[in-house]
Amino acid sequence: MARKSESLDYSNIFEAVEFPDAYKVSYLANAIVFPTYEDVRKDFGLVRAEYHLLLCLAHYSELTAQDVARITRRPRNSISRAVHRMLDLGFLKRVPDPDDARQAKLQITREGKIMHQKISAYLVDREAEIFSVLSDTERESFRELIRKLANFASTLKR
Amino acid sequence: MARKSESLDYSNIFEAVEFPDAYKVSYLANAIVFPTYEDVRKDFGLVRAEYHLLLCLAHYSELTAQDVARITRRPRNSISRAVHRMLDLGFLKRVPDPDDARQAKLQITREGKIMHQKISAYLVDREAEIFSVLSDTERESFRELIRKLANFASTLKR
DNA sequence: ACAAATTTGTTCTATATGGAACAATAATTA
DNA sequence: TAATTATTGTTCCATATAGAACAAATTTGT
Repeated sequence: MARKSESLDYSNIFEAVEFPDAYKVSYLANAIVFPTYEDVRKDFGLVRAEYHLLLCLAHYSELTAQDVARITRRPRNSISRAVHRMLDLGFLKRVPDPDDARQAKLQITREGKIMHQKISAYLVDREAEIFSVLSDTERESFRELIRKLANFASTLKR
Repeated sequence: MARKSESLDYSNIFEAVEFPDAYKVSYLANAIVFPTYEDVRKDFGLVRAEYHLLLCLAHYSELTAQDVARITRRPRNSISRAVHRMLDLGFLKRVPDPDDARQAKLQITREGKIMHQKISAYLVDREAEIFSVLSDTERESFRELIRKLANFASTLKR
């Protein structure tokens, strides 16, 4: 006899749920985004906020911790914790801002850049895998639409 | 003088990042999906796994804890913990499976349904808000594309 | 039929995480 | 200028979470 639960079609809920589009975004987050953060943690030893620091500072030459919190929409204390660990690991350096004693400017180090490139390469592969299910034109459409959604999300108050 | 950081365009990174599409999905997760779980926790007192139980059992009349773990792609122990709390809260009932003593069938109670409807109403509003930035045809495109991606994600091994 | 492997649900443990409160500094307003 | 308000980064604390290991039951393979 076949396992009883084998017959269950788990994807029914994708259409049955009251908020099908948001649900699927959430599902992708659960099925892909968060497992990917887990992979980065396991394979590279950096937690989410730590990797976010690398990512941001690989693309902006100088940011405060607060900037990174805003860019990534993470809580400041998570970023603060992550800054200390990344300094210890030698992936970041920090210089106090002479114009504002409250804050400090963060920069990525050479080692940090190398780590960023390694993690990026992994994430690029993962992106390719996930989006392989779309054709080129579909992918282009998706890119346009997700851009609109992300830009809109970035305007929402926190 | 304007705040120094005010001039920073935080959305640059959307295009600069090496995996722009995946990044934006992740950003939406961080900016919207997870804050939404937070809202549900604050406003309704249920954590993610607890709400997932409600959601699944509102759409399937009978599931095991393992089924829910699979449907939502959450770890079994999170679901297990959530089951006990939801039983205590009276939102679920559980009947041992006479054919398989390892497992038990879960069902949503009347109270659970009411709670589900309240939370759903909130999430439906939130979905509408987020997708208001897309036109009707864009929304239709997005629905098609996210469906493909979610269906593909559901085939990935865990 | 019997041993090995798998499945379910659980507990234990370690850690990631976010909220609240705080001190120091800077900006605003009166 | 003085007083109030806002901002930055931090620590403390409570909690959500995932992995590992486990016992009990079932299924698989020989």
